Amino acid sequence: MSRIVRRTVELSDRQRCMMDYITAFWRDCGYPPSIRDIVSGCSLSSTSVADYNLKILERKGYIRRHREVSRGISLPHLLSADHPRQVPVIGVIAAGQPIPVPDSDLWDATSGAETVEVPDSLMKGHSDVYALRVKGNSMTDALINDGDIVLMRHVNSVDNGDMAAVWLRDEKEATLKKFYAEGARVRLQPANSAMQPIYAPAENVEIQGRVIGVIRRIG
Amino acid sequence: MSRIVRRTVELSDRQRCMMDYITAFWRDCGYPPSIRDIVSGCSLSSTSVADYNLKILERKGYIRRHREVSRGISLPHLLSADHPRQVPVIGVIAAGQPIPVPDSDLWDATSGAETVEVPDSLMKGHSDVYALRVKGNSMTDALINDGDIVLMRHVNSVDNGDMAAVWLRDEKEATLKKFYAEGARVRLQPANSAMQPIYAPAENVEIQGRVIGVIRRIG
DNA sequence: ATAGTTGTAGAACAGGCGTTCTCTATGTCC
DNA sequence: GGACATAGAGAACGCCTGTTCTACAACTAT
Repeated sequence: MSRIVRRTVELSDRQRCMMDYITAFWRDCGYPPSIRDIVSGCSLSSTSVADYNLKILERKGYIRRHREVSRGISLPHLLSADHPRQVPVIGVIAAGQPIPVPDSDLWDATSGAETVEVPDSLMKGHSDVYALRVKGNSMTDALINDGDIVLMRHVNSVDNGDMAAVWLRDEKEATLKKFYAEGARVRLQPANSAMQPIYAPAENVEIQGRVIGVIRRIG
Repeated sequence: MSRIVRRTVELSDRQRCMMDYITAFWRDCGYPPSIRDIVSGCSLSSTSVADYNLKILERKGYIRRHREVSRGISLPHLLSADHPRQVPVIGVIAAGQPIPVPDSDLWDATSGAETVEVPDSLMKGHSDVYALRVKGNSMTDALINDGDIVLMRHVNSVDNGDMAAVWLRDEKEATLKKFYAEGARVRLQPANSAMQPIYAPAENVEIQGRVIGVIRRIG
């Protein structure tokens, strides 16, 4: 007769407490707890109890342990989801005002510049990403609102159809448009299909960067 | 005579190597490296060299160290930024189609539903947040594009001026508009000021949720 | 009752790991 | 040259920490 195997992923009170403690410790300290940290944090009586239950937590997939390594406890869901990238907001884009070009040495972690937290799904592994805050309503034809954050990649050239931040030399104006090279001239197509495109001579447009995302906070 | 103090935040090659190694180690292993890990990873000759440069890295704000704690190295920018919340994408919003109401028990971490990673700055600590994927171009008057992710809070009532997802009973249509109660009728104002508002009797509109953010991925 | 499983206790071991002390080499400023 | 700050090398100390071994109680199946 076959036996019914309880294949539970439920946790005992003690294991739940340990998971909570590990998560909290990580959040508060920035590094994993040792077994003895867990012992005192969860009022356990012995390191062997902690080890015993940690083995169970690992078997159930709640944690990952690394043998013979002090504090070798990692949380898979923090590991798999890439950490959010802090992206610098290096300036403001608005009609009639220039965009400061990102100085690659200035906007690292230590710089005091404002940053926004960006989901990795928007970054796709690229590191040369910066952000601009949109001022004014001049971008509504690109479905971009006052106060939005636009995510940019610093590129020198773009493909046809890419949304890009372009600087119009003569007009001294920056705008976000879809870019199409058409021989000697450039067609700048608003994202909103109801709007008409702008045409400009190629030497009048300067690519500032390619738009890879928009983040809008409301209320 | 006063001395000119070089207050540099620049790193030597060795320190840059160590930062890169620490970051990579963390990403790969899920826990911090020990000093001796860094020694071998960066081909240093002694633990004292690692310690010496780690002290500098801490003084410059690149890392945080915790005394007498093994692997007590944490990265401030990973610590300060709250971990991104995984928000469930519970459905699609498009003209002429209903929005499924979020079932609070279904969309926790264990549910297999699609989720998006959302910066905490958009959530502001709220937990009753879900997301909808926008299908079609019917929302362009709200500056929302096909494929965008709209972040919603599950509320039963909204204040005047809030952007909300509203369900129009008679028209059997969902749309995103600014909401204004005007006596027995409701004015639904597109976010785009160039567009005209819609008026509807109050009993014909049903609040599905309040929009708190928009995320758009491009290219 | 006996054997097996699960959960808990306590202690000891051995290597991991941060710290620190001494020594050396290289510049810089006067 | 001499004083001083910076940077690195090597080794030793001693606590930290994961692991493991033994023992014990409670429960279950046969």
